[in-house]
Amino acid sequence: MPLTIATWNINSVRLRIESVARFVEAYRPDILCLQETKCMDGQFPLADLRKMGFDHIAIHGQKGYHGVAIASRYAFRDPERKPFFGKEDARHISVVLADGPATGTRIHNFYIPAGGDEPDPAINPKFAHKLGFLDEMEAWDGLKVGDAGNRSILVGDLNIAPYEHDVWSSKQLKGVVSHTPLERRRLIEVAKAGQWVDMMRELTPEPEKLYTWWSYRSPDWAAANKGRRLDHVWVSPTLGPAMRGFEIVKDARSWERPSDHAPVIATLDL
DNA sequence: ATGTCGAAGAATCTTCGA
Repeated sequence: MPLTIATWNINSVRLRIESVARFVEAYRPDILCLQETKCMDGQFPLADLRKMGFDHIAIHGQKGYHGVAIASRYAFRDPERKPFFGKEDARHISVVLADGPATGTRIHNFYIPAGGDEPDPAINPKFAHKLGFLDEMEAWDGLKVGDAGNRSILVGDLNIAPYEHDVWSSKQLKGVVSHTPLERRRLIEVAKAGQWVDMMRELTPEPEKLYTWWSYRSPDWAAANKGRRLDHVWVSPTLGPAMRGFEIVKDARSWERPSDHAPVIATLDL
């Protein structure tokens, strides 16, 4: 039985709820994980998502910034909202599927801090936050998924493009936050510590370019194609054999009033 | 390499964060 899971940094779920509906109508994900919902829980458009067929929704929002949500066609249990780096800033939510082909699978949805502009933790507290967040992810037993009985999926905007061909020019971006050598190494170490499989890179190895984000600041983003792979789908080793494919829905980046991120939809066969 | 966005508070622009 196939399971489809999508991840999308929507950059305001209220502003772009029509784009969410358009994506869901076209791609029918079983599970939709959103980041940067940018609203308090009481403002979240629950009714709209229910209309799209998601009967089960877990949200973790706050005013104005960040915010994550998991919308599912299948029931789930044990929702968890973990604070990182001593901050209650709505960057993680997790549930365990209680119905459907992936019953028992834990889903993690992350929004890792962007990290500001200056890649030096001594002078930039946002970069220190990003590195501290990665430290806590690496140390958290909840993300150690190597056991044979463990079925877990981690998705989200991880705000790091770890490999050379995850950016349009590794040389030109080597000093730019999201692709500094330190961040690249640390994200790979976080994945390794939990024994996570980077599904997109497993199915589409380097040197093929993969991007999920194109800056708003590029006047002709599609022609320039100066993208980065900031959005990720990781699976526990047990789910490795179930990986079937994924699609970066680049088309959505050119919809009216778009998010700067494209959705990624992954298919597993369980 | 700093171009564009979005939220929010007090206006019809500014500040912050990305």
